[in-house]
Amino acid sequence: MKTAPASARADEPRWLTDEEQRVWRSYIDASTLLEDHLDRQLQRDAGMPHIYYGLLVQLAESPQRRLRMTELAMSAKITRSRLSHAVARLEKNGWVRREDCPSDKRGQFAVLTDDGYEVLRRHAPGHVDAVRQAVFDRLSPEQQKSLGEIMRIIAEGLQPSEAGADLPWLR
Amino acid sequence: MKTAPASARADEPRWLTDEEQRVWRSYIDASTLLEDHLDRQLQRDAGMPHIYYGLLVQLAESPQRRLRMTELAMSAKITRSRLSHAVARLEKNGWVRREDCPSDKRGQFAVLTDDGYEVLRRHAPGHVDAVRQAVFDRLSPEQQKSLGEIMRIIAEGLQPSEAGADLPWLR
DNA sequence: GGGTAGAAGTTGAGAGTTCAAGCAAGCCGG
DNA sequence: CCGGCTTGCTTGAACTCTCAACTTCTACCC
Repeated sequence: MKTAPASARADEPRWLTDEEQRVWRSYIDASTLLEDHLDRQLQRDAGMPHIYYGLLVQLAESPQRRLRMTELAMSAKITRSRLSHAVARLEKNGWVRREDCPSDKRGQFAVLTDDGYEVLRRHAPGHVDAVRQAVFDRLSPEQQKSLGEIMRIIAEGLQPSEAGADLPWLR
Repeated sequence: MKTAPASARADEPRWLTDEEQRVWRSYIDASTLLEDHLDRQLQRDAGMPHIYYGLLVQLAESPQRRLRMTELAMSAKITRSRLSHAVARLEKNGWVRREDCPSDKRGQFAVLTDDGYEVLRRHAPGHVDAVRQAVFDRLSPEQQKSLGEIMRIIAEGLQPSEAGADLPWLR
């Protein structure tokens, strides 16, 4: 029953070596624990999950404290749908407000409100502490640098579209 | 109103430096994209999210292809509640079965069924490919080693309980 | 101008996660 | 052997996320 290979994969799958498996398991464990830890910390202190907090931060850093929905979704690396739901919730909290885009009637801005800014101001120190304690305080400067490089590489590889991706004929 | 400091934090919050912020942002971006990518890959190919797949793998690697609920939850770094829901779903798929523990009537084993094993066997190659393409193929051997060490450190720091944690009087 | 493909954003249903509460069984001091 | 503490696991409700429509508007083409 092997006359016609069912998939395009060449032959034997390239399994992970034992060492690769250990690395991968460490990654899964750490990222699961870390996400959980930060979600809990922010949910408890600021009343929202980590990703929502990240949205407020992005807005706070943007000119006029506002961003088009699609831009915000891209910079947070989430789908527009997910963002739509998230902004709806943040709007209910009074931390974000929607505004129509004058130049494109389909467009919406998500705007950080004063209340939203205030929440951020109040809870940023606690969150920074949590990140420090979980990550930076435990790593040497070399490890921090290394982590940055590694994660940048991985993110680049997965980015749905990045500089030049709209020019596919250049490879 | 500052006679009694409300928290244990000394005074000024220690903000992240610009470089630390870049590292952290890279981490958030990469881990968000990667989780998403693997969830989608496994949902599409195997019909379950990444974490469920991980549960099946843990069971497959365990003696008798079975594990007590609490042990499985700990090794997957999730809460018992979450595991309970997850196993309920996997049971509906026929990939896992529950069995009573004879020595402790409160206890339950989660047992990987033959169907569950088969699903794993069929989809492991595709998943390994996805992990390779997203991570290992992009990193040098030194970076892989480094990633393993860094993630091990972070996981250690967040582990709710680890070797010696049941001896708190030793610090 | 009218047709149409694509982009921006939303929606609803179903699946997954969290949190607090709950039940049953084991553990133990008296 | 009984009362209370703890452990193992489950449950339901509220919340979040995904996926596939769907609406509205823009851009392009002729």
